[in-house]
Amino acid sequence: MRLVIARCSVDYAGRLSAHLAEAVRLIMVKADGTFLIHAESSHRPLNWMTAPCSLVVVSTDEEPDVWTVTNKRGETLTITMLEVLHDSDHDLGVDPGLVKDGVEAQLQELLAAQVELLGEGWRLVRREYPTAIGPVDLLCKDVDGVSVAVEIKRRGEIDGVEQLTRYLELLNRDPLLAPVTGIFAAQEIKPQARTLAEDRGIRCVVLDYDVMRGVDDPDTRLF
Amino acid sequence: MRLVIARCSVDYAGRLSAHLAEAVRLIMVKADGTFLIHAESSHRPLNWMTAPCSLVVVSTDEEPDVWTVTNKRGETLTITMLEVLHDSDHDLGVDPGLVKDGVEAQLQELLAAQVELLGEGWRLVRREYPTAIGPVDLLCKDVDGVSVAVEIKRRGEIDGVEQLTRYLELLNRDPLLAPVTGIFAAQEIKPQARTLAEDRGIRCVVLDYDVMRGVDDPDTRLF
DNA sequence: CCGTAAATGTCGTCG
DNA sequence: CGACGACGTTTACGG
Repeated sequence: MRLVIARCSVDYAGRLSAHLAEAVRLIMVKADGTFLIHAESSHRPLNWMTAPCSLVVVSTDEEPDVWTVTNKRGETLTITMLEVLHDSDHDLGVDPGLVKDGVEAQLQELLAAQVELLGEGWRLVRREYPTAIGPVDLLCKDVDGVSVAVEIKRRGEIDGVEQLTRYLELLNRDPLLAPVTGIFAAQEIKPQARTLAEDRGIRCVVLDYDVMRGVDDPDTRLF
Repeated sequence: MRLVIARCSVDYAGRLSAHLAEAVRLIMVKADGTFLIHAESSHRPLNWMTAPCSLVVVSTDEEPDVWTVTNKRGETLTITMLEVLHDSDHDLGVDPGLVKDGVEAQLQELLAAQVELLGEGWRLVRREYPTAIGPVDLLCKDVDGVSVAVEIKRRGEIDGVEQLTRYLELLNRDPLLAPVTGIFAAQEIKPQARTLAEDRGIRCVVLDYDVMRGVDDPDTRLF
């Protein structure tokens, strides 16, 4: 990874046009070819170019160096290097990568294995039940054999209710399934989302990740 | 901006749990307090903490230094500094900021000036036509005087169809306007969005930015 | 490679 | 502070 601190101006031309006036910034060049330009504030880079892309440096006696980074879509990032204040290179090696815990995929997996949390005698028909506009997280049948579509979110917001509503509309057109009711299940459900869901006859269920994981985890099981 | 290259392990506990095994990484500490941890690939940091947040360093003779970064939501980023390979500080000053020349606003402007692209004899009632839940991009009348609400996007996805649907529902409650039909106009329309729109009786129109600009641009005009 | 949904999304603006 | 929409969203996953 190459780290350059330089007084520079930057232009991006691609999906939009953007210009950065002359100032001191960090230019990060990663081993995979990614370019990032950072200032002293904000989480996000001011400008960037994702790999794969190619760098052309134009260097003359009189003019400042100009770096032109181009990708396959024809987008360009042009960096005019007015003054280089620092330039160092570091070999970081390959990163073992991030291990995540608590994302939606795990919630779905856990709930699929414990649909009885939703109701006594319920059973899972399938995960990722397909519809014309995309898969429903879970399709279940309650104890009376009535179909229930379940949308699972980590954070339950209004978009998720809309998503489930679309699925329900489609599923209810299938005479073999109809009537299909809905459950909106999330670790946290925003009041506005709950209001909308209940207004549409969709039941809201708050999931306790630790409890669900505990039931599935032999180490913490009590019996 | 402080740049540290170090062999480290990292844990994040907050909206989810994430763990990074021991490896060499860049730790960037910005003047505003933002922390970013980068590896040799990917545009995005492996881990981060956005300002405002506070840093506590625990340093002992025997154990490696541990940096604990905490924000107001109680999320924590814990960096165990096993070996520091580089540590430098740079004063970048305040950045003049990014100047963007966007596309979306121009699309609305261009289509407003060329509503006849939507249909022969159509006319514009107004841009940003107000409703209780926000303004509709364009309100037009077709050649028969029937109202049409137009939602414009650069990329037409399902959210945009939902947005237009909500507007249409409200506009159709106004007896002076009803019936109001809808047009979903975008440079690119995703199949799923098109399916949903057409299912709801909303017409989809793909906009050609270059052609629309050409008509308006005296330099490229043919007559 | 395209399409779809998730994200510690982030970042504005507006109540 | 929360809701909502835009973003050069980026990223992961499946067909």
